[in-house]
Amino acid sequence: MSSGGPVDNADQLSARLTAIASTQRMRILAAVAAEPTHVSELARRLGMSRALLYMHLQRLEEVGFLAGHFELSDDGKALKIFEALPFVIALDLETITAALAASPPPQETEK
Amino acid sequence: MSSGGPVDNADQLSARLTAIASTQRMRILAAVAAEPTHVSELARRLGMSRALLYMHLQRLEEVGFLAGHFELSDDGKALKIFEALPFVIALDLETITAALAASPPPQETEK
DNA sequence: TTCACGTGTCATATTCTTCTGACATGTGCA
DNA sequence: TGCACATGTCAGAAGAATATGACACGTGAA
Repeated sequence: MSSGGPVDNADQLSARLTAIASTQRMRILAAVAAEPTHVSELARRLGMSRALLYMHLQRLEEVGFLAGHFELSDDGKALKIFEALPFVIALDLETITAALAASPPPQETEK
Repeated sequence: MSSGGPVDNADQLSARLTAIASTQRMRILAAVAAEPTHVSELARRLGMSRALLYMHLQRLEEVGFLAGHFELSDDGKALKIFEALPFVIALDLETITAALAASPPPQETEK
């Protein structure tokens, strides 16, 4: 599960938030959540190049917001279909403090 | 209140998430949450230049994670003190879909 | 064989964020 | 007067994210 639990460290949390903090990627995620879609079709619907879409998809997949798998179309083409994974992230001061506490200290430049 | 309610549009949500998605800014926010601090002192504690810190503080203040005000120190210096504002952001597929729905459509290239 | 459609990747722009090192300004105190 | 410490801002370097267009490859159908 990708729930953003209390064990995330700051870097992980940051990675997930950065991934979701882009309207471009929000749109991708929403589109795929509404209906699992293969890459080329998705690129057409969202009006962006495949190369770019791949970058975004990878970013979203890396942090567990969506997952891709292969499927054969009716006419035998291998399609890479992405689908959204459910998640919940509760974000507040505590979460952030906890995430920092669970992180390798950012080198205390001990003079 | 800066609760990240259901009326946020995608750009606002994105702005808040981007602001909080930086470990650097997380650290600033956590430090200020632990204890309201003036800028120079904060820069010293976090080991970063004031110029840079200002940039981060501004970013955090813009989206309502913290607020600054002036205060006179014992020896009469004007200090700009920042303090953290409480917030809760609940992030899931619904939130994002709603945010996108509440947004000006990203130019539907109507051929 | 050629076309249409799919996958995946690369080198290259372009643009945005982050960061540094100055500078100008003001106040209290020795 | 000069030092220590504060605020605020700017130009420009350095680095990271975003975006494009072209390439290589594979498969089914006309």
